[in-house]
Amino acid sequence: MGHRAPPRDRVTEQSVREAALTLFAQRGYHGAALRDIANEVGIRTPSLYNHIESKQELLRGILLTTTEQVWSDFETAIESVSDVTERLRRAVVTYALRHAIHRREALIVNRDVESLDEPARSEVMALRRRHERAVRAIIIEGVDAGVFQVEDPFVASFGILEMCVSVARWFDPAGALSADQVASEYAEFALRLVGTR
Amino acid sequence: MGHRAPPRDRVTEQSVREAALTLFAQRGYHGAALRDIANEVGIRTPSLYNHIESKQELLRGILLTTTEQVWSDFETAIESVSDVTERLRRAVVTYALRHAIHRREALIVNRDVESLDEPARSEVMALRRRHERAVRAIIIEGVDAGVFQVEDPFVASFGILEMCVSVARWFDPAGALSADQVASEYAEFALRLVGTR
DNA sequence: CCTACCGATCGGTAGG
DNA sequence: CCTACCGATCGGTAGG
Repeated sequence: MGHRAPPRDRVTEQSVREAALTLFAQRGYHGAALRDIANEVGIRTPSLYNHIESKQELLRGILLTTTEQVWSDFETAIESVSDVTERLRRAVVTYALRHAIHRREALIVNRDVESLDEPARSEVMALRRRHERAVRAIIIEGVDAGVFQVEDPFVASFGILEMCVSVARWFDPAGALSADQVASEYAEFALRLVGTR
Repeated sequence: MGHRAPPRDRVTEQSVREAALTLFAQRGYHGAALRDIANEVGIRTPSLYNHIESKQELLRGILLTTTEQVWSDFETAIESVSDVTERLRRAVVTYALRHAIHRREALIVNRDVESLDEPARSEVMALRRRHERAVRAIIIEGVDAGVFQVEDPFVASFGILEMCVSVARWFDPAGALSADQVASEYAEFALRLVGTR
């Protein structure tokens, strides 16, 4: 505890970012010290600066990369799919799957976005809002087509999206269910939630 | 910014805890300094100790009180209700309503429980698990009775509960929807999710 | 990659 | 309720 790890593997930018990911997810940005990250990879704090710019830049890298991938995954998942139910199903499978597979990134995005300095914070929040609106647009499309029945697409979209987000909080990759199984169950939940089936 | 507030009202234990609630929710336990809390109520840091024991005790008070109330609210909500669908409906209304009304407390519970020292952390987590299991038991009861259709009660219980938790992240008390409206919409979502309706 | 060290800030205490 | 101050720790730099 608190001690330096043996210099197991070669220290690289990648291994530093990996350690930061784990520690930020575990203790939060403010709760994880650079010293802890250095210990984790087996070097002293100042040596981290051979691999990274600053603690803030570590956070920025994680949050920007993650939210950009959420958006591009979404676009890929629904492109050239016209059926609105299938669009929603794919959007939910993709989003839930991401939160099962990239649990640490998801936890950090949802916990530490307020620790991110401007202008990156606004970029991250704009990307998230774009995704939210796009999912909401699918729900509205389904309601207009008479396929979905929801009282308020705003509430329904948050219900569905935040349900997916929280997969990161309970999913256990060593557990009985695979990420794919959980994602498809969540898609089923979402379709029931909007009144299909 | 960062300056001391004018000594508006009398400083009391209650006003200190109120300021801590707001700041912990905004910035997280590690991100909020006692100095910020002192500034918020218009005194110097050492004077806080006339009202509280320590920063850690502030966190403990928030988390223990909140999780105890979650459990007692749940018990009150479902006692003497025999119909399983109605039991689930009440459990969800109660839990969602709490997360709309006590948003700050909910955010802190879900973000900073790992910053809580033992033995309080284990107490909080035990109380949460008890609530989770009780809600899961309702779902299993409904499945056994043939009223609910869910593939996996474990996944369904997390889907429902975490959906409610996240109300704290988006609900706006000044928005178009009241806490009661959101809570009853969420109850409808939950009942659809388990395959009724 | 290291040691040595920086100013700033942290939670908290002494003493009134 | 305050000022004065504590040791510890923070992110980060200098210089090799």
